[in-house]
Amino acid sequence: MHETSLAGLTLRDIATRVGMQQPSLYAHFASKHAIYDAMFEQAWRAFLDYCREAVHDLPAAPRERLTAIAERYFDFAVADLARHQLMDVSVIPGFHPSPQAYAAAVEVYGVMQEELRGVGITSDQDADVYTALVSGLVSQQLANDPGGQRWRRLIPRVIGMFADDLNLPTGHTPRKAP
Amino acid sequence: MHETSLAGLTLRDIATRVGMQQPSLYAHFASKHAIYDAMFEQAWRAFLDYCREAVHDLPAAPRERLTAIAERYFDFAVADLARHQLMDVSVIPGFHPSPQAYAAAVEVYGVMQEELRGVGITSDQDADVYTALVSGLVSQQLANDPGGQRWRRLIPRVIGMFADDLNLPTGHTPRKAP
DNA sequence: GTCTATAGGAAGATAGAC
DNA sequence: GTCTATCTTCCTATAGAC
Repeated sequence: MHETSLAGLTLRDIATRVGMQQPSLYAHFASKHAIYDAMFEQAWRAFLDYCREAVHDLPAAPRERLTAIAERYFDFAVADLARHQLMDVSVIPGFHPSPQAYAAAVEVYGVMQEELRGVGITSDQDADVYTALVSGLVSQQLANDPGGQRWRRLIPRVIGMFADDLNLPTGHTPRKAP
Repeated sequence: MHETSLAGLTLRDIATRVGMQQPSLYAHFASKHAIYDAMFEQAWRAFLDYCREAVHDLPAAPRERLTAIAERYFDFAVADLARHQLMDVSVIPGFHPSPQAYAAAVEVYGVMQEELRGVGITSDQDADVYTALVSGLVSQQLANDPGGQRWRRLIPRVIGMFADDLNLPTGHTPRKAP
């Protein structure tokens, strides 16, 4: 899927990729939407694993920790445009994830909330701001500089702004004195 | 287009909408991609007009001005998911805008830059941050609360963070004292 | 479970009358 | 410029042998 675009994905593409003929897919999935649904859930579970596997190596200082999380989030999203579209943008004409698949996304949200609580961010609003900041950098990166680093480099700066706004403690002096 | 999704749009849909039969479209456009191209350009030109028509009524104070611009930007993007996908997300399998159509998007970028210079923001990096902030709110709004206001309400807060980071002057006292 | 064969439909594009 | 009719291609999905 990674190579063609998400909307242009066909069952023959998938079947070829896994070394099958196209009708054989129906022995495993009831419909094309069911395949999208499985991919949706798999993508979110992969993200969950990706988050969890990093959790031990993250810096302890809140500001640096938030930055590291943002960078991981960013890298995962930017690594695969089609996957990102499947997870976060509704581009498939009639597709809505099943409750089971959606549960994986909700679980990620819970992990993220917990992680944010760990650095002292408890309000939903603050969590919303944090996710919006990172997803903005992601969408600009994908839209305007795919494959580049132009927006990725802004992550420390943007998270720094956010941390300043919340008066989070830091090991460094702030970027700009008041 | 507004009602169906962008990727599911067919020539028959378009023709029906404008009261024609599908083949008649070929008297006006060479291909389906040519129609996408025209829509792409039209959307960006519409945004350009939408920006310019507001420019006289914007607040003069930098912080409030940035917020007002962000809210306009946000409202335009959120008003039509399919249009937003056409303008900012690559969802059409083989579609890349022609240089002529793309010029409209570049023109918008110029207007935006000029407007930012007007409030004292001259570096490309700062402009990148500003657009990332707004586009992040847009994508979260569309993905997680379509039709709602949950992320729109965060605009003053987020722009305030940005303005604080740049030490932009304001009419108000800052949200949080250091 | 996998295959070949094919149904059944919808898409983009073309031909040619008016 | 618009129409009807149709071409060609490609899709999802099903049937049925092995």
